[in-house]
Amino acid sequence: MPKAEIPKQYNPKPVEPKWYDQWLKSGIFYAKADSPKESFSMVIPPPNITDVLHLGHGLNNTLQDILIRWKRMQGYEAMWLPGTDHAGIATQVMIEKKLVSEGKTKWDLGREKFIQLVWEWKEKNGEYILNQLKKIGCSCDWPRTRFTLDEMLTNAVLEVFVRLYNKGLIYKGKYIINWCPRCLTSLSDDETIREETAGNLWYIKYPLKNSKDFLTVATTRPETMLGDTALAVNPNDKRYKKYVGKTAILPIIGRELPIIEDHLVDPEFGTGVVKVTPAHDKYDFEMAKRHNLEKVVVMNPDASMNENAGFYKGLDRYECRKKLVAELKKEKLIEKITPYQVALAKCYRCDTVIEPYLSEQWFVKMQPLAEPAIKVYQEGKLRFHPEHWGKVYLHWLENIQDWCISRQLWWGHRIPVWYCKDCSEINVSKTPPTACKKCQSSNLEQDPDVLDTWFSSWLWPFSTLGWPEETADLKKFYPTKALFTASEIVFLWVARMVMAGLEFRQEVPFADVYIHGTVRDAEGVKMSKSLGNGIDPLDIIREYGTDSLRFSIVLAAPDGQDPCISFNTFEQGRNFANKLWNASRLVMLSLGEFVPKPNLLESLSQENLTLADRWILSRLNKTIAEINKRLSVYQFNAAAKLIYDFTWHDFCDWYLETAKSRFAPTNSATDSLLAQKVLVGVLETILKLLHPFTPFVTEEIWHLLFPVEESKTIGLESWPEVQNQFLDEKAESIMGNLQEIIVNIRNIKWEINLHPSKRPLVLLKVEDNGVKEGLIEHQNYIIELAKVEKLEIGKVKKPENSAVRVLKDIEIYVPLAGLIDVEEEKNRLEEEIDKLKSLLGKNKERLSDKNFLAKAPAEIIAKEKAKKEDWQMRLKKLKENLQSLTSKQGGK
RNA sequence: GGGCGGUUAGCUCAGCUGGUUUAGAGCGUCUGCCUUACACGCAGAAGGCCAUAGGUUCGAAUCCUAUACCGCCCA
Repeated sequence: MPKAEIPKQYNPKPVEPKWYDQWLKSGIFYAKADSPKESFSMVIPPPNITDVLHLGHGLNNTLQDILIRWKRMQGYEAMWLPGTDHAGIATQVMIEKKLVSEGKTKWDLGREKFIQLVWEWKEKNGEYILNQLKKIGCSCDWPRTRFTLDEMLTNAVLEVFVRLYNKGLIYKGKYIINWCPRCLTSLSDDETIREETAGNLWYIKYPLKNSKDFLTVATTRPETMLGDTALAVNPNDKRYKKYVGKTAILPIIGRELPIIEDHLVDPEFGTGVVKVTPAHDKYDFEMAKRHNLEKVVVMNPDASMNENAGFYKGLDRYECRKKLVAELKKEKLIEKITPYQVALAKCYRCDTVIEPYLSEQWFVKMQPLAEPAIKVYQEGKLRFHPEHWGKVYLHWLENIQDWCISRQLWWGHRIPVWYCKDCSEINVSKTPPTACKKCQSSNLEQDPDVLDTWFSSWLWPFSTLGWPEETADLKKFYPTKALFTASEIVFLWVARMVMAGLEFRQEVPFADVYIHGTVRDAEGVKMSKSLGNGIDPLDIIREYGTDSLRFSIVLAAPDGQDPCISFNTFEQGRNFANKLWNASRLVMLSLGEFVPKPNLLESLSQENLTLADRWILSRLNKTIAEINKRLSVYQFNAAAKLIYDFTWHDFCDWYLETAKSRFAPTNSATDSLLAQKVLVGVLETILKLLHPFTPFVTEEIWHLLFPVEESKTIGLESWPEVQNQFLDEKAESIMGNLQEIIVNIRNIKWEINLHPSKRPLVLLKVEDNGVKEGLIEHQNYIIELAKVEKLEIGKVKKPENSAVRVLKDIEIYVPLAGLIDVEEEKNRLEEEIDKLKSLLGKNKERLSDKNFLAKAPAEIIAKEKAKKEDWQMRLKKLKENLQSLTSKQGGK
């Protein structure tokens, strides 16, 4: 594009798809297992195949992409593996709902056909979210895309099951699990949602055996009393001490219930006596284990009452509750009913109230796996960012419970267990056995259940690389380096991956875990589909572009904290991209005949550099140092702010303004060329530093700036490192002083309502000869940037009716008879004097404090003394100026 | 009930191991500008007892303890 035609506003629409296609074409995201380069790998937290991109994904994947692009530029063989998980229950429920809408159920189809249907849906829609990730610019290694039900990953899952079983770490047992009576499956805790619901507390009288006495029990679920096998009180509860060891009679059923004591009973709850229903309550189950109680199941899997419910058999649980309570009332066994808030667990997919249910399930024994996972953390082999998440990780591992891994679903990895119908032997193997290992019978039946989806995702860092085969990928890319996720799944996923990595590869699966916050709306409410307060990342992309989405969200998301985001949060990123675009435009329009090549700064001679050149190069290198430091400790937000500030404020606000005049025809060709080189070099470095954050606009500008082929990419350019020769404290200090003078002059101009284009005469009163010469040398900066007609520098006399500013060793006068409001000027000076006086007061206090002088480091004391000198000098000058104003006025 | 965070300008947040801090930024607000890169912009300004109470220290937004409020996770 001819440079003059570069549009005034950056338009990401044509730019972004163009470059993404080009990157795919040139294969820069694809890593080679046989590369000589050191590897840097990550695996994506696999989204569900049913997922649709939301801002949480946007944040999560933008951060990963920043890291992987940074590492790629640093010269690593960077590999970011994408993929999805099969999301057992979510996917199955979705397809079931579809069937229902067609008037069918999964039972009509049968297992095989149903699964086939799910696969068909998956083939058609399952990569939807992965394609959305491409839209946000993710530089994933797409040919390595994996799915948890792929043959390779399934192989790993089965291998793991068999190994753990043989090691005695997988067992079958009866436990209380979360049961969804509609989905007819067990659910993990995270698949349930707790909801505060208005309920009742029913106070029910249990008569004592051979006595007219009774005990009153409070319950939120009266229908479960049919399965009671004991009553319990707290051992420290004096009220009931005398009843312990006696027997109560279960109303209606007539079962004898021992009265036991257990520390789990909360004496504050209800009456302090609780009914114990081991088959229908998690805590009661624990109690039953301790006290050897009978476990009576009173419900069928669909939550209708079973034969143990006697008269109520066949009724739905709530129907049973009604009838039962009515009966109890009739028998005068209800003492009272009070309203009560219950935290009801509901199925996260179908909203049915969960039934804690005693059932036979497969479990993983976690204790032996948790211990090594604790150890690696304590040894520092696993780091969390921000650090405090390590405590959460530890706390969970130290209180770990066995993991229920079976699900009563069809969609998933079917449990590799075959029961012998003849001798009941359990046969566990990766492939279907032909004969029972014990009795050789071929009458075998596979366990109908599938494994929890997490049972495949906990292997994700190595199952995706081909484990258990020793593949080239596995050798090159395992262990991975970093993992990015939201806080909700620190243990469900992260901790389990660590355990699996250690168990099966004897190595942590990743060294660094980055936990980012949850995206919230402007009111601080978590964005969610059900609330409808979410922002669609694709809407943002349409409106503002992908780079804006990425940069804005990183700027808005402080490390580890929840970002609050509204639609116009994204204006910041868009404005920044446009600023960069226009700065680049200015640079390119200033190039004339000069055709720049990449990596300009490396060979830039330091001869003849102007003050502004030395200043911007020093600032740039300091910024590089700081950005590298921040990125290496996963502080993306801070790194983004640094590059934002440098680009906008140092480069655009100051350096570009100083550079403009150097292209005037009156300037020497040598200096013009030098300015061009510095401009391009700094811009080029900015583009590189920004590329991981905003890949598209930086690629576009880089190509406009340099005559390079389309197939080349800034994404493989070398990452900027500090060049010490450019660090220049002196230049920064001189420039800092000039900036202060310029801002003060601008301030005066604004205050006296001088039109910005009007150029006043400005006098700078300087006593010190060195300072004076320095100012004279650099006076053009002041003239240009403050827009001044003429400067007089030296031991000038303050003209009458001047606006005044007093700096450390300089006084600024702008003479403008009639334009100054004397009263206002007096007030301003007085305010400044007051402020200085109070500062000096505090300073004096400190400097006369014997303790301070004795104990504070000499350096700090010297600083305080220097402040005193400075402030006293300024105070004196301010007073003189105020004096002259007052006396003049008095003379009027 | 247990654990983990947060509380700094109207809003969202910086402020690392106490002293270059006279507490910063972005958005918003106010004032003036279409100054030939950018009005998605430029220049300038206003705005804060750093939640509360103690403590440590020569010195605390920063460290410690308690309290209050908000949030998340686990039970």
